[in-house]
Amino acid sequence: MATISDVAARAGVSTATVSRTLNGKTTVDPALAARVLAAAAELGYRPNGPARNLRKQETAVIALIISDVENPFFTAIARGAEDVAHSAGYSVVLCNSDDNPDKEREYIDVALQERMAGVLLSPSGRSANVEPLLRSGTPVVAVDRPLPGSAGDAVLVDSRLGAKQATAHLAEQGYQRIGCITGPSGVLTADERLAGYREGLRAAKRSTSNALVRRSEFKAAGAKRAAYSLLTQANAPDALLVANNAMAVGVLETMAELELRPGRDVGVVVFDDAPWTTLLDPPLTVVAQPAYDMGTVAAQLLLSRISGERTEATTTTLSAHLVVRQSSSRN
Amino acid sequence: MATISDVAARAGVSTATVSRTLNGKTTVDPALAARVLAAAAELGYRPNGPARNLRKQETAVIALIISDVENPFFTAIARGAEDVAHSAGYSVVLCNSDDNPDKEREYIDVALQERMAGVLLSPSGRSANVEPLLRSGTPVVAVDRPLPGSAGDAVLVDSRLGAKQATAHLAEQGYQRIGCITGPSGVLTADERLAGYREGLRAAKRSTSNALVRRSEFKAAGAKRAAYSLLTQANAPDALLVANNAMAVGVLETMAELELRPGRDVGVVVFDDAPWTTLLDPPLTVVAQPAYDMGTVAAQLLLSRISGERTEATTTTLSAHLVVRQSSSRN
DNA sequence: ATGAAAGCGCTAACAT
DNA sequence: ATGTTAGCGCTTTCAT
Repeated sequence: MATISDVAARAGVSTATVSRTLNGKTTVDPALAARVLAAAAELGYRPNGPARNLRKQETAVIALIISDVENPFFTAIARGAEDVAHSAGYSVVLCNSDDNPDKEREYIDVALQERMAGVLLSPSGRSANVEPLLRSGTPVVAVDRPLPGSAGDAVLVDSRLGAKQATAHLAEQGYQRIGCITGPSGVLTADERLAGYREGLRAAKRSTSNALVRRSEFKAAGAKRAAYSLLTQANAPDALLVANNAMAVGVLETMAELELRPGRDVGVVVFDDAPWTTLLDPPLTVVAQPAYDMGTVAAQLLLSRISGERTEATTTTLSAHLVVRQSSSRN
Repeated sequence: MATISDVAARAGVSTATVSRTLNGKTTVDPALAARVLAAAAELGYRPNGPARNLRKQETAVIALIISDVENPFFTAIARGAEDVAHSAGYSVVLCNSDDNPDKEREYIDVALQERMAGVLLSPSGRSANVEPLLRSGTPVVAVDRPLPGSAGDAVLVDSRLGAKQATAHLAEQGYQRIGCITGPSGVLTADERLAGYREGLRAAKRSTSNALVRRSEFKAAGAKRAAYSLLTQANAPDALLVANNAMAVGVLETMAELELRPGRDVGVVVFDDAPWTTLLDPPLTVVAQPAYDMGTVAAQLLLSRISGERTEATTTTLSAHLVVRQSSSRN
């Protein structure tokens, strides 16, 4: 593959001139420039990225470290981030941490080694994995969950408020014993949704018993078991707030097995909208999160940090909104 | 950030010794090695990726160019590819081409510039974008759709057979006028599914009229319109084969609006399984594609090419399988 | 406006 | 077994 020297030789100029014409920093004599362009085209020249990166001490690559792209919520974030990055000339490296601090650390190491320009991170937990990043001065912006130390930029959604509104809505619809299935303790979004649920309960003067709460992984299988345990106990809930979309699948499976109809028998509100939620009978009431926007906003923020913006750390909180459909009403 | 010379100085050895201990190519005196490791740790040394890449003339990065990660089929491919790549020490750069040849070309350019080790590509169309890749000797493996020139490695699924079986199944269930909603002409998977549908029709001696076929983008909106046009015409179909999951959403929306119940009124089989297909009433009969496996197989193949394996081009065809549920039977 | 040359940080001959 | 040294291909002073 042709190098800059090949192009220079062919055009009868120095490598410096080639570099200048191709990068357009300084002005170059039009005649020479034309020769350079022609030579480059003839040779099919493509600048060597690694060489340029080494010389410039910077790369146009960012890492996106999320728990799992197969979760539609993160998929949308990924898409948003990639769109913004791409149009700014950056590439994004996809990293699935599975909420495993060790994997997270591995990916952070890679980002550091490759001198990536920045990282978009949905932190797996309280661990101090991020510290090396910060120490190296690599810009980081947290998505969905804040950085453990809580300093630094973050793009979050107010899921506590979303949960509160959802719970209040359920109460308003006449449900009396509202339960909640949320994620693991320590995962901020899980805890926030639970907190919002409790706030909603208090505001609506409904009973707030731990017997109505279950935790599991943010996955269908765990939620399915949790729903079963909740719905078959004495004094079972007559409504459920479910903390994410994958969990909803499990919960609805259990309900089908128990022949409990959403809405009529057990009111249901779930986090995250999805195309298929309207196809169910009854259609699902959801708390929709602006996932794609989180991706774009986070990427924009990261890019501005990369380009040296030095204002103080910001945390942008987008709002979730309740989309009322029929799974949260009795008829 | 510390360089290899800093480490060498601190350990009182040459940079070559540092490089050797850290990469473990040749054996190094244990005493020296210990000093090197200590020095590296104290300085928080991390090898400079771009420098190493430049020197070695290779990178541990592959590009994954797909039409859209938000499509769950591609999401699963992405996840599979990333898992394999990661455990082999490679990173994957996510590229959404939106089936747009121009974007595809941009991403291929980036891959070339950055001297990525290989590319996993789901080609957007017939265009000759791939040619530069091939010319540069960059390993490429096609996923889901073969490379336009049809040479080269590919990991596909036999969606023609899947479509044929699905159609035959529908016929067996007693449906008479079986229709098909597929993707744009020229997109191989769309054409193959249509071909399989026709084969199935012929095998079952059912009428095979173009009036029962519609094409649209592989998206919900287009499919929704297509379904409407199909189902409201004279001699409307009494069953439908739908070529992907996103389209299924549109089709089912139309059916709901027209108060047509899947199975009883119009038999339905759709491509791609998804967690929610069992939650519908009736549960959807699907042609399940092994998307995650396609990702892993393709990545493995790519990695073997990268490491210099020079056997002839292979095309691996995985099979789709029909999962019969209730949307394809009358009762 | 252009060229010569240094050097980014690393690995791999080559020499010892 | 270890050190010396030459580059990988590029950008960017520094001269001219």
